[in-house]
Amino acid sequence: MWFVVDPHSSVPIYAQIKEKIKAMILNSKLKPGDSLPSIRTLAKDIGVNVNTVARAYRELELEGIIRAERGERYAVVGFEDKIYFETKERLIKELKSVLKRCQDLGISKEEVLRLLEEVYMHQNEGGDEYDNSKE
Amino acid sequence: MWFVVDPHSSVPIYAQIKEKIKAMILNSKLKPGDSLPSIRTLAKDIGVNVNTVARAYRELELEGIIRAERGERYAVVGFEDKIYFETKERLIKELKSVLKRCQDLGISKEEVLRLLEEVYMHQNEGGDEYDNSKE
Amino acid sequence: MWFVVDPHSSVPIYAQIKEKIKAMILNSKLKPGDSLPSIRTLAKDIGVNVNTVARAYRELELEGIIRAERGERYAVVGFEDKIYFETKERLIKELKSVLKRCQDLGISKEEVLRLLEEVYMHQNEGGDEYDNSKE
Amino acid sequence: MWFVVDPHSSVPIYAQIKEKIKAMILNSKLKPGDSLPSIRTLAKDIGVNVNTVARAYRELELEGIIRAERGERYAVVGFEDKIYFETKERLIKELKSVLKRCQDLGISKEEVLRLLEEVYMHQNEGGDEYDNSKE
DNA sequence: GTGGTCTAGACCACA
DNA sequence: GTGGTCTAGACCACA
Repeated sequence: MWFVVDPHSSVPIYAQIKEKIKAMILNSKLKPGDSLPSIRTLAKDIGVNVNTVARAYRELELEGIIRAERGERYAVVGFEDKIYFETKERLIKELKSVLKRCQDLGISKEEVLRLLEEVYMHQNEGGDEYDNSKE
Repeated sequence: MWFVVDPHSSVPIYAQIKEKIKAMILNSKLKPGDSLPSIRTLAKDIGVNVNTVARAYRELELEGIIRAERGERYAVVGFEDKIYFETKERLIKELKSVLKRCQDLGISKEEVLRLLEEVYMHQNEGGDEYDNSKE
Repeated sequence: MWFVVDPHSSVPIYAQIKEKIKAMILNSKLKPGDSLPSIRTLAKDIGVNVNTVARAYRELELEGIIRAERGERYAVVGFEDKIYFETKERLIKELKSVLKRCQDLGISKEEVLRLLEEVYMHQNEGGDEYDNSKE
Repeated sequence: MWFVVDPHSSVPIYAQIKEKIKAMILNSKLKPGDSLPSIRTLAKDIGVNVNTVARAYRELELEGIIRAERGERYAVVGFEDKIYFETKERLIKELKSVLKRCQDLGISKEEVLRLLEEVYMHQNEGGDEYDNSKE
């Protein structure tokens, strides 16, 4: 597949995988009915353990976003609005919290704005990296 | 003391405490030579475990920002530029990463901008809350 | 053929097929000497994978209940008492286990009784559905 | 703790643990606010791996039935009616399905009734065994 | 001490 | 081939 995961991030790998897949559904890079790479394939692809991918898929299934039949691949179901807004709300809280910490530490609004432009300039052409700002 | 900590945040409490104290030094709410509340006092004050405050103080001491004195006293040393920039750089990376995730999840630049204004409007009058967007 | 299988049940499909065929022998819907549908036919009929039917037939053959004949034909041999009692005992254990879990979860005896009546009222007229309580 | 798990059951161990804890809440053997044994303690107690208990607890937490704070024990929150009914409904479906299979296999209503009496006679005095009908 | 994440690897059920 | 479960054990963060 098609994305990168950051093992040093404080965001757990399984959570990064979940978020990436959700993002790809929003992007329409993954559409309802599409099948996902098998657990083992994805695990090898992004260089993590099978169990880690399995956990991500299992939780996405519990959230009703993907679904597996017996012995078959996982397929995208879709992204209920409710789940979507929950995910978004959680991320917005995180953003707000980080912004407050920036203000506290004396990072100026202009500096943040510059970063914002920088990130959003890349029209998600690649969009595949998770957090390429880390080593 | 003078600040609040969010036990549900994914940022560890000890790290929140460290950052808050650094911010207060930047703010000049704490100046070199000022003494800090004792570990036990602060712990009781903000409602966290003593070990948590102890860890924050220990690490701040290692960074040369505060100094242990006789009898459980800690005093502010100051905030060397080098340390300050490191701290700031780390936070900026975190911000960039969150911004990328926002873009991935389809949160518009305008929406982020709105949040940015909202946060920075409060001229840090209080500045005491860590993440008051949570219940 | 003549029965339905529930792909969402926790009972494996091949086991459902086996049990169904055994039941039909008991019912005398299938008699010794009768031939069974070919693996492919049955698979297409009930909409499952060929391997799944193959496994069911293979195991039924091992139990001496059916017999492979020339050219993909399978014929009913019969249902030896010994095998019959084993099958029955296994199911009774399963039932006991489920009943205990019902008790644990606070489902009353009356409620179970009501279900029992409901299920047994249908004199197996159809008998074709495996678990028609699912959507 | 206080219960037994059946490693040979087709019900996964983590699911058995979840169901047992739910049952104990219904029983009022566990009340809101009570703390649960630590993951490691329970794991040793019932002889399974730490990860298995961790998964059970994690899922119960996702369902809102128990909850852990940082570095603290898990505590019982309670059992929302919605979750309770879902759990019960799922079990009732399972029971219905097993009853149908019993009928199919020619187990008489009287026989089932006898089992029902037998199981429910034990007024859950012990109630601690998961499925002691298995070896 | 507590829980959380992750790995490597086994073994099973299913198609 | 596919996914599911489980284990043993490591390592980390937190109190």
